[in-house]
Amino acid sequence: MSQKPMATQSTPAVSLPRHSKSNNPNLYPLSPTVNNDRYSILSLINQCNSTKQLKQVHAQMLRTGLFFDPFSAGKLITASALSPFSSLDYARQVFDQIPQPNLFTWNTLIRAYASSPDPTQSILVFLQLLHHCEHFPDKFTFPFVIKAASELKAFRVGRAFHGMAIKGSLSSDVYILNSLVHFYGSCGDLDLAYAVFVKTPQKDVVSWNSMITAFAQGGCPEEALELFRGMEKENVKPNDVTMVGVLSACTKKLDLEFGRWVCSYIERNEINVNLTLSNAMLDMYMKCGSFEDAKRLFYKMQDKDIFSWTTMLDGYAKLGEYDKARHVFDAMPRKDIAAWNALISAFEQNGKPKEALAVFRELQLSKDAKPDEVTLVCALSASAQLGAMDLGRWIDVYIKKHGIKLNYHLTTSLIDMYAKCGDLEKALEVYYSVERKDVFVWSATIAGLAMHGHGRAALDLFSKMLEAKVKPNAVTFTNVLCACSHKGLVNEGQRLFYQMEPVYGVVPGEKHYACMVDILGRSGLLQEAVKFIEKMPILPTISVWGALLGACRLHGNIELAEQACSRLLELDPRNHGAYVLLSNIYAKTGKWDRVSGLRKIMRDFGLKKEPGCSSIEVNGIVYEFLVGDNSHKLSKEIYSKLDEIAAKLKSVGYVPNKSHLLQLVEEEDMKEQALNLHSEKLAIAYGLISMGPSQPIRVVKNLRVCGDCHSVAKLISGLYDREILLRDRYRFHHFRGGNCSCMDYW
DNA sequence: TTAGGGTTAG
Repeated sequence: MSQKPMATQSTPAVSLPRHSKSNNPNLYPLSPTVNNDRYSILSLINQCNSTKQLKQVHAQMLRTGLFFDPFSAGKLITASALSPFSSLDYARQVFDQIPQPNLFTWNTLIRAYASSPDPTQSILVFLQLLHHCEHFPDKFTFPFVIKAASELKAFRVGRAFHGMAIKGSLSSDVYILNSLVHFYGSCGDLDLAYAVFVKTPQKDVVSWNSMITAFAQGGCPEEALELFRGMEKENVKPNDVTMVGVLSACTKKLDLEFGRWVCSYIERNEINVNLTLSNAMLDMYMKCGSFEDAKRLFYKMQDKDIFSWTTMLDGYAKLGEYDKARHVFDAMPRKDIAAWNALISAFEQNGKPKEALAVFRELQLSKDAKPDEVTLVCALSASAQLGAMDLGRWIDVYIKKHGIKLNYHLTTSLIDMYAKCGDLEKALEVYYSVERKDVFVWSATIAGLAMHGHGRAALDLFSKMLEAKVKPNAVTFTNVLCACSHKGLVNEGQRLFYQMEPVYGVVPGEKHYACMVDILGRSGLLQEAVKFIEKMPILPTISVWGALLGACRLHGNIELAEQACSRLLELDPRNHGAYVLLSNIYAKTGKWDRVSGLRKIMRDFGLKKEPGCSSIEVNGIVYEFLVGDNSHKLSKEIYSKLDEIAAKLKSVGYVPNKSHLLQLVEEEDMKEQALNLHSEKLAIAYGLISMGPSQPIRVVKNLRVCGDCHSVAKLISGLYDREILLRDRYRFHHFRGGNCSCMDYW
């Protein structure tokens, strides 16, 4: 950063004096010829449409000495910093050559930097101005520099500017006040924004717009709409920007009816519909669920920009219409990273991690855009879902190599990825590396400990979080209760549950109730679980009945299981999981007639058990195995390994658990189960033949692990002296030396 | 003698 005044060394030698001798500081003493040239050169600046032309004029100005006339230099700076072909670097060079820039010139540079990709420069130039300019910043300076603070969400910096504006007696300027409303709004301090707004003596349309937008963006759409009505009462005519803010509020409220009314209001009041407003309408229709309106508008729009395209793409993707989303994506004239992210995140958030990662790989090969934080969060989450640790690790390295700053979101995703891929140590390493942790970072780590069966450690971490004065949220409590449930910590679970609302102000939701039913039911307190459900202030959901049903399976309570199952099916008649669970309970207790009865019902309804699938990552490639799968190219070796395992198990006296063998509903499953070919066994066998002896075998199963496979995995870990990490739908099982970390409580 | 504030995806 250069200091003012300087850089005159780079100025070509000119014979004119450098300091004004005139009484008017804005007027430089010019020779009559130069004075004549001035107007022609200044009009030349206005005609420039490239930096090259501007440089020619610049040279001419240096030759004639006109460059040292502050007014003319100001014109040159404006053209170089703000014109459509502007180059801020060049503007900066020009600025550094000006011996004594006037306030206008300073303001122009501050203004240009404020809306540049690097708004910090704006604030740095402002600080230089304070040091080097003889004038105090004026009513023009503050709006620009406050804008820079808004862009950076630099609350304390912006507050200081507010203070300086007051000291400079500028605090009644409506431009400054409007900037401040926007600034406080973008820092999320709606109270301060509103305080400035009400104190604005002569509000104009921008004052109202700033406040409406602040409310809409700040999670208070009701207030935004209320203010819009207030604006009408005060007879302030709304403009296109107002309507963008109002539509944004409708979108946040998911209020299609009001949104439609706003669109007709725009038409009735002949408000100028520019591209931004069209996009806001498009976004509203899409998010409020009127896809047809959105489509109609999109195809009617003459101009479309990247926002319009991305909104459509996102809409299709969120509806699960992946082909159409892809079609829009391919048709986009330009694809920025947001477009890629829309496609990747749609797959990632709809349980299609493989598809998400395929698009991620495509992005890496294309030259269109570079992954940003959002992309990496999605890719990490997809890796976590798949248990693809090699890819997850690669992303971690990518982040470090590209110097991408870890925000809370990325940190949370990294912790989650390592935990879900089975490397709890690494997850904790990331956790310890973060100096300041937000509630999501804490919660993700608690969840990691919980899913690995470290219930006590999870609760200890929860206490540490409270000591660090971080307020737990609903997610934290789900994770903490989950930790209690995996470890059978009934008393702790109950204590925390009943503290949620009175102590922490978190109203228990359906997930928390389901966790509590799980905690009580799993530990055998089935009657307590039923009483708990009866006393629930909200209607018991599918997951609540599912938890009770699961507990009944564990404790073989048929009567209660039937009740839970029928309540669950009332809510979701096509829930195949409920049928399978109930059928397993019947099988376990030998009620074969009922098993076949259920099987018939399922067939009549066209319900199929979700096929079990286990995956394992070897050398960065994720392999999936279904029951009795023989599609792998090493299938032969896998099956001979299984034979070898079976022989070894037999030699140590292992007898397959018949009840597990006969639990399954479908005939094909029965056949394959009899052959001992569950997907998790296939994946483990493949791990044994393809990975080095020191490498732990990490397997991810989409369903709950089967009881027989659990026993077999324990034995394998002892017989082969191998560490096996098996993640099922609910938790991790660490098999080592013939034991499992879950201590058979699962 | 130059000008300024508020605008929709992820």
